Amino acid sequence: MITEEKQISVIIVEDFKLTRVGLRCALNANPDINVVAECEDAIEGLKQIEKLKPDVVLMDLGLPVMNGIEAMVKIREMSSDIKIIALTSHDREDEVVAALSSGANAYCLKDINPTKLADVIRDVNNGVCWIDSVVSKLALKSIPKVDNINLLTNQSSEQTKIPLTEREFEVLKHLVAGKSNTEIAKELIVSVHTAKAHVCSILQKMCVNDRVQAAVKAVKEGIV
Amino acid sequence: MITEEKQISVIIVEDFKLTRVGLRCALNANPDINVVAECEDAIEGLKQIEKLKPDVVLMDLGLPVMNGIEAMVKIREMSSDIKIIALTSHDREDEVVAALSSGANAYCLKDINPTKLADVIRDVNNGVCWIDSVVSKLALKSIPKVDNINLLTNQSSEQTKIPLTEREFEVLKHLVAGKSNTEIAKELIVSVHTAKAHVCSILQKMCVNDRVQAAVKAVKEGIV
DNA sequence: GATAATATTAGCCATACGGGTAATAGAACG
DNA sequence: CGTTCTATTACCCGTATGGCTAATATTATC
Repeated sequence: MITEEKQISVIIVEDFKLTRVGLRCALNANPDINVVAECEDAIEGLKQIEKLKPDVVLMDLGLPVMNGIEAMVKIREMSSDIKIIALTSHDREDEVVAALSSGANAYCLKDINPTKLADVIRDVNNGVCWIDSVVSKLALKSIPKVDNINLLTNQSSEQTKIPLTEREFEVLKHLVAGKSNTEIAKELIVSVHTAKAHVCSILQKMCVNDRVQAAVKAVKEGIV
Repeated sequence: MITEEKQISVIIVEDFKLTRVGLRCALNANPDINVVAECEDAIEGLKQIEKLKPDVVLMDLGLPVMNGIEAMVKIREMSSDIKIIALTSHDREDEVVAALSSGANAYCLKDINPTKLADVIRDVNNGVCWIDSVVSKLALKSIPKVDNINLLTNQSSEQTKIPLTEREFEVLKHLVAGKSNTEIAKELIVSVHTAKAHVCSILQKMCVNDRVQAAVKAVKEGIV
């Protein structure tokens, strides 16, 4: 545990008041965890999350109006750093996969032991992916099978891996976000010439002719 | 934690003797964990696993002769109950995905804190899926995107669905393929003006400013 | 300390792009 | 029959893009 000195700020998004109160009480019993807000729906949740920038969000999936999965997508659009723990009472396979593919870092069932939940919050805050025992098989099953034989035995991955520098990687992220060279330059506080130069090397390294192809390739290969 | 009274039996499969000893010492300091065997290669490991039926296997991935991933596949053939923790010193993406898709229940880097490793062993023994912070993003990324909109929701899908005409859809496909307006025009056997007109309406309907954003959105939402 | 890689800046230039407006023709709907 | 939607074509214009070469500063590596 690295962050022992700093409190982990948590926002709870959950429509049942009783559960909400229960969660807060259970969590605030931990000196290193601080529940900074509770929201009864996703709209309010998104507002609070944007405002308070919590470390961790406890997100119920079965919310009215906007469901938790939609909300998670929106959270991910505003930040990739905020950790999201999907909380649910059921174990539907599609929901598990959808939650994890939509940005959840962890998946807990609501019958989790409060002490354990605190542990999970600490783990997830450190970047760990944690999936409840009841649904872990479902999650692991959804990971695509790869040709194991080729792994670790040769260098096939090095061929497909694109050796972008850190700076180029930054530029690529902006490029995928649809930014123009001028906008990229502004964001990185460099001249347009520099941004252009980076884009050029990205195009060459990725073996594509223009930024559209680069963006599509980056998204498809999950480089972003 | 349910299994407090019963010891968790663990087998270590790891080629470096020093690491092996270190692991055993660290783990045996926990009264609820019992290292029942240590093996320096996968062949020996499989024998011991078959014989001793451990609760948890700590499997190094970079083993000589038979690598850890192949070994995990074989373990899974003999039992789906034995929990496997993949241990490795590197964070190659293909390795992470391969390990998890081949039967690993958890993925740890070797620089893990021994206390934490014991926690993970307990979690994994209970069925939890645990993935190290360094590679959790890679693992989550490999989970296939699903159409979140249709999940648990009712009406929002109509709002996000983009009403492109057939012709516009054709153009969009070419656009995502990285074609320029001129190229699109050629392929569809129309003038460049027409292609441009279609692209313009696509941009408007998709509420984006340029073709890069359109392409990225199309790929991400699986419109292509 | 020399060499190599990376990041930064710059200018030139042909082409591509996107916005705007607008005209024409065919199909669909009532 | 008229309206609406779509597909098509066309023009102008300002800006963006990508290829090219090239210089400098910083950092890493040997």
